[in-house]
Amino acid sequence: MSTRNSIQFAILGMVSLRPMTGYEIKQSYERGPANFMPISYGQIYPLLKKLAAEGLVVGKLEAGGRERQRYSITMDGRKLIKAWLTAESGAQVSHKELLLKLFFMTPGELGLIQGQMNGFHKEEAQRLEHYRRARSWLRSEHGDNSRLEIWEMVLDYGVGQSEARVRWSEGILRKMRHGKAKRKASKSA
Amino acid sequence: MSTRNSIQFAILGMVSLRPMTGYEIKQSYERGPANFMPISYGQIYPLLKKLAAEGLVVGKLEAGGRERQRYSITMDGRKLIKAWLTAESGAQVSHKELLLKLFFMTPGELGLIQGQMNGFHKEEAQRLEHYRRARSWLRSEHGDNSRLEIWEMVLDYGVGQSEARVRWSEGILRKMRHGKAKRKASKSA
DNA sequence: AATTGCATGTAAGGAGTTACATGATTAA
DNA sequence: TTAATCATGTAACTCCTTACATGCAATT
Repeated sequence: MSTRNSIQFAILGMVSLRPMTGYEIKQSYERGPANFMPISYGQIYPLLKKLAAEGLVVGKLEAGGRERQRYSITMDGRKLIKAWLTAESGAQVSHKELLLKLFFMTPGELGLIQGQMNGFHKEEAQRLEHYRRARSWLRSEHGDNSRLEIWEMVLDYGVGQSEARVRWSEGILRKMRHGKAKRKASKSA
Repeated sequence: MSTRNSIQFAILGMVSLRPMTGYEIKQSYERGPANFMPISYGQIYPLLKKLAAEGLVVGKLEAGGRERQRYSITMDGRKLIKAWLTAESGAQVSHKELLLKLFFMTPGELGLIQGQMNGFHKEEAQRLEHYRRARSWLRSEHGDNSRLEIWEMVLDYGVGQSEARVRWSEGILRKMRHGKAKRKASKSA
């Protein structure tokens, strides 16, 4: 069935910002703000060829001593990205895919992922609740276990990460509502 | 070369806490404080057999209508875990492996991963510095880009996660020093 | 002259998920 | 009796990393 995975959109998204070589795509992920997405040449080069074969990008061999393929996005490629941004497929997208979508959006499109961001927030809130229950279970069931202290340290890690994600997504959702209000206000003005 | 990976220690570690079936191992990771480690039956059952073949665990078929293999750790298995906890292999361990090690330690062994925890803290501090630089680069280079706002949101996610990890590891390191001081005090008392 | 960075790619293998297959036990 | 949970396992497949191979350009 070969469902198109995040990495293909990670590549497609980068060439949608500006025409890029495979090498530059890797640099962008390593050095830029999107460094949450590890990506290797072993994925990039074959996938660029695949995307080119499907007509989503076009490669152009650049002149000069060094061989260099610079890829640009096609209209079909842009359409596919737009569809991907919007798609709400029942299942909650992973945090990586959500960040990836966010990264390739224009501010005007932000509303497209409001539902997905809401889902993310909800899931993290549930995870926190899970941790809260796990902690009281641990304390009641293993109150005498010498390992309890350590297990709570492990739990603390998850809680810290999860709380940060909840705070972040709340901030984004606030901005989304704010943005909508602004657009409405300027429309009615 | 088949270097023994984290998942094998994830399994070995669980049976080191108490004899368990494959099913229980999965439950423990899903429902317990160590739910940072996703693990599937497709990994568990083959690896239990492999560990058994290597003499690190022993399986015992339990009586009763339902077939059920309960695995216990052997002396060799315990030795291997201890060696793994201690091992500092130049390269920084991933956060998952560090958490895994922590999870299977006794409070008395905590000192064994002090170096690795220090490395973790250092790496996260560097990551924060990387983000700080990425932000000022973005602002100077893309101050006029309408996507800047969005890219900073993506950056904020990473910063939030990283700050939480720095705080967590600082807390653990404090506890380690405290624990050492306590042991010293009780020794000299 | 040597090293580092730019640049592209393939092959092999390990890691991990998912779907499938099977069947007992227990609670509603 | 029906659904959920307990319980074990395999096969196929996707995903991804790593090692390898190659060679130019710029810097030291």
